[in-house]
Amino acid sequence: MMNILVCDDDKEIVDAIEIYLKQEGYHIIKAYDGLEAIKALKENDIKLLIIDIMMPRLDGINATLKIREYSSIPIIILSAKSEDTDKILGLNIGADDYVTKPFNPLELVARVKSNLRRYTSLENLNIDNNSTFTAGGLLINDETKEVTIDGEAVQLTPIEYNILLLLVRNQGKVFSINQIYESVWNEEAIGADNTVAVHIRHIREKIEINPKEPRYLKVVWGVGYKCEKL
Amino acid sequence: MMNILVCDDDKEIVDAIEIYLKQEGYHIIKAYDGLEAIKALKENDIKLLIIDIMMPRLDGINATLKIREYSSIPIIILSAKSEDTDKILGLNIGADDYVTKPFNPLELVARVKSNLRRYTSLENLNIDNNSTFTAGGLLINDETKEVTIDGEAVQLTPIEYNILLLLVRNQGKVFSINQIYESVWNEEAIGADNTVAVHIRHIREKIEINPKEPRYLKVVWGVGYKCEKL
DNA sequence: AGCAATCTTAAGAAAATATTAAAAAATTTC
DNA sequence: GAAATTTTTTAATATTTTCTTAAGATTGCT
Repeated sequence: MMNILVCDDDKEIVDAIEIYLKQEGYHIIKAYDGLEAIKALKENDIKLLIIDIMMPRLDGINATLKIREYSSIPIIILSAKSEDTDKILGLNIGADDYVTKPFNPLELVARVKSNLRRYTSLENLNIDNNSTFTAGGLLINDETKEVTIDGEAVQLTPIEYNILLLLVRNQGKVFSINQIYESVWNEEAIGADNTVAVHIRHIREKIEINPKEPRYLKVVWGVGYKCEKL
Repeated sequence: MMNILVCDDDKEIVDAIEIYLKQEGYHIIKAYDGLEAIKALKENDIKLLIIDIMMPRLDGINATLKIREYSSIPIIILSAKSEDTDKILGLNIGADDYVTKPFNPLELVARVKSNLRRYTSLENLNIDNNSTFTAGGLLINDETKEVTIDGEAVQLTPIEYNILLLLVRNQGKVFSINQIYESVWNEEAIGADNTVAVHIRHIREKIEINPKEPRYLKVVWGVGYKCEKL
C-alpha cells in the first residue's frame, strides 16, 4: 500500500483529494496543519506529501523546511496564489512540485504519479528509505536504531541516541545546551547543563577513539555542541 | 514546534499568556526581563517575541532595539498605558505590533497568528534563514559558528565572535566602544574601554595579515570601530 | 610638544566545560 | 511483584578556555 499524506486546514479539500487518489489505488493519511503533518510522517511510512501553504500553527513552507531536515520524500505544495509559484520553487525550500488552487484533479493525480515515479526510481531508492545518516565513519540507521562506528556496532541508550541523531542529522550546525535539552527531552531546560554534558561524555566514550580529543562531537566554547561535518 | 518567547516581569501574566498560546499548539519559553529575553533568543529557535515595556534591568523598548540589530523576528509589545501606543509604533523601534494591558486573550492570540503568518510568508523567508555574512575574504556562518578568512578557518572565542558578528552584520556602520560592550555583554559599560580594545586586538591578530594595518576592523578615531565595507 | 585615545602584553581571575562517582529512576528479569 | 540490571540524574571537583585587569607603549591630533 502506497501511503500519501494530504495536509490542508480545509477539510473539504483534503476529502476531495482523497477521493481522486483513492481511485488510483493510493492510501490517504490526513492532517490539518503542519504539526499534525510532521507527527503523521513520523508515525507512518509515507511516500509522498501534499501540503497547503496557509495553515494554522505551522504553515506549509515552514513544515517543508522542517521535514527536509530529515527526509527527502517528494513534497507537492498546494498554493492558493499562482503568483508565488516562482518564489516557492525558486527559493530552495525543498519542495519538489507545486499545484495551484483551484486545481484540476487529473493534473494533481498526474503530478503525484510523476513524483512518485521519479522518487522510487533506482537512483533514489537507497537514499532515504533506509533513513540513515553518516558523518565520517559514524553511521546511524534510524529505522533500526543501530549505530556503528567504523563498522563496529555501538550500544547507545535512548537519550544518548537522540542527542547524537539530532547532531548528526544537522551536522555542522551548533546547538546550545538548552536547544539540545528541549529537543531531546521535550521540556523546558532549567539547570540542565550538567545533565547534557554527562550524556555528551558518555556518547564520546562510545564513539570516539580518544574522548578527550573528539573527532565527531565538538564543543563550541560558550555556544554549545556540534557534530563535525565530515 | 513553534517557539514563542514571552517576556514580562509579572510572572502571572507570563503564565496566563502561556495557557492561551499553549492551547493553540505553540511552545512557550519564558523570560522575566530584557536581558533574559535576549539570552533566550540566542539559545533557542524562537519565531515570535511578546515583550512588556516596563521591566527591571533592561526594558522592552531597549531590548527591542538591541534585538533588531541582528534579528527581524516579529515582536509584539505589551504596554500598560494605551496612550503611549503612538509613540511605540511611531518611533521606529522595530516592533511589529502592540497590545495594551489588560488584554483580551483572544485578541492576543489573533495578533500572534497574524504576525507569524506575515513573517513566515514568502517575502521574508530567506532574510533570516540564511545566516552567513561576508566582508571581502571574511566569511561568518552563524549557524555553524565558523569563521574563515580567505578560505582558512579561524578560531574565535565567544566574545571575539560576537564582536566580529556585530560589526560584519552592520558593516560600514561605526559602533562606539560603549555600544559594542552593551550589545555583546548585555550590561552597562563602565570603564570597559580597555576590555573591548583588547578583544579587538585579539580578533585583528586572528583575521588580519598585519594587525597594525587592519583591512577589516578599522578604528574611527574618537568614535569607535567598524568593519570596512568590502 | 603635549594631550588624549588607542594599542599592547602578560598574568591572575573568572567562566565554561569535563570528569568521576554515586544516588535515584526506570526497566527488565526472574 | 521483588530483585537485578540498566539508565539517568545529581553533586562535587578538576580542568580547560576565556576574560579582564593593569601598566606601559604608541599613535593621531591640535
